[in-house]
Amino acid sequence: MIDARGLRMTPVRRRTLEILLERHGALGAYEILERLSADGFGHQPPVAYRALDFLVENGLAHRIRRLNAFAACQHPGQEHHAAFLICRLCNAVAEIAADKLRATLIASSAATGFDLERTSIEALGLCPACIESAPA
Amino acid sequence: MIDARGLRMTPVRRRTLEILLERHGALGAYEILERLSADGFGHQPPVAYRALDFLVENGLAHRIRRLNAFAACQHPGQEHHAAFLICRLCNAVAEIAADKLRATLIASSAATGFDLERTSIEALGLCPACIESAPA
DNA sequence: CTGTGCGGGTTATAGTATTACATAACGCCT
DNA sequence: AGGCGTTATGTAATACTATAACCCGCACAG
Ligand SMILES: [Zn+2]
Ligand SMILES: [Zn+2]
Ligand SMILES: [Zn+2]
Ligand SMILES: [Zn+2]
Repeated sequence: MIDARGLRMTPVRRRTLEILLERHGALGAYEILERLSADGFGHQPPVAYRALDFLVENGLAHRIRRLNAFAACQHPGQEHHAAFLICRLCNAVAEIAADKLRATLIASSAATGFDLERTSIEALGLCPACIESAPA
Repeated sequence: MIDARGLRMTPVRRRTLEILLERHGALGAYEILERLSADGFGHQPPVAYRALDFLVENGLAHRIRRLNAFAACQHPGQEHHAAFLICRLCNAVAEIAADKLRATLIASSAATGFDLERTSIEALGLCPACIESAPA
């Protein structure tokens, strides 16, 4: 059960990804754990965290730090660096391309002698739906 | 004890800021709490969190989400939006200007109808000192 | 004075994440 | 097929981070 890139997409990992995909938005590790354990997988936090770490590590999901949560990648398979737009009302998470932002950031940081490896870019605000339904 | 902008810089708050300034880098809320309580302030988490919230709210400190920690602002008093360069070895935190990045991000998000309010831009990597001392 | 608001103290509890260890499954080589 | 090293899964226990709820006292306005 090893794919072309050497990834082991085991049952827990696959199910975890499915759970993320079923939801438009982000889920906390413990919510995921509930669903996993309901499906017959383990009941302890490491079960969820390990699967999530794997997915994040391999570009199939992203960690949303502001929410202490995880979301399925919306452009999996492509090398990309993402930024996230998080709605403060409904918690919806949109993923937008951040390759350009990242390049700028690398340039700025290089000027200070910093060797940049990973970026995490998140923004908080209102999604179109919530702007619509929550006027002045 | 109210400053020009209506800020109440009380003893706990001032001391909290001093504690952050004493350290080059970020401190967790509980580390700060230890020091505060050693100085005769309260011993319970809300003491630290409230002071930190105040400092962050008023632009005197920043929250570093990747570290679950806080750092004194390196350009206080100026309206600014910052990005943070976090060393994964020594946890040093450098603050760089992100106004331009933010503008780009606002433009991208506006294209999707998202109303962006706050940004959090963090990068992980190696600081100059650690590059020096930890070669191949 | 005296009511009101804010800050700060407390207890308790909620929520998030990791360490450590034991067992099972897999990939690979003979 | 059999054996072995590696990776994955499961468990218990614990560490770490953050918030809720309540009370009191002081500063200040009236
Ligand atoms: Zn993605
Ligand atoms: Zn929304
Ligand atoms: Zn700053
Ligand atoms: Zn460093």
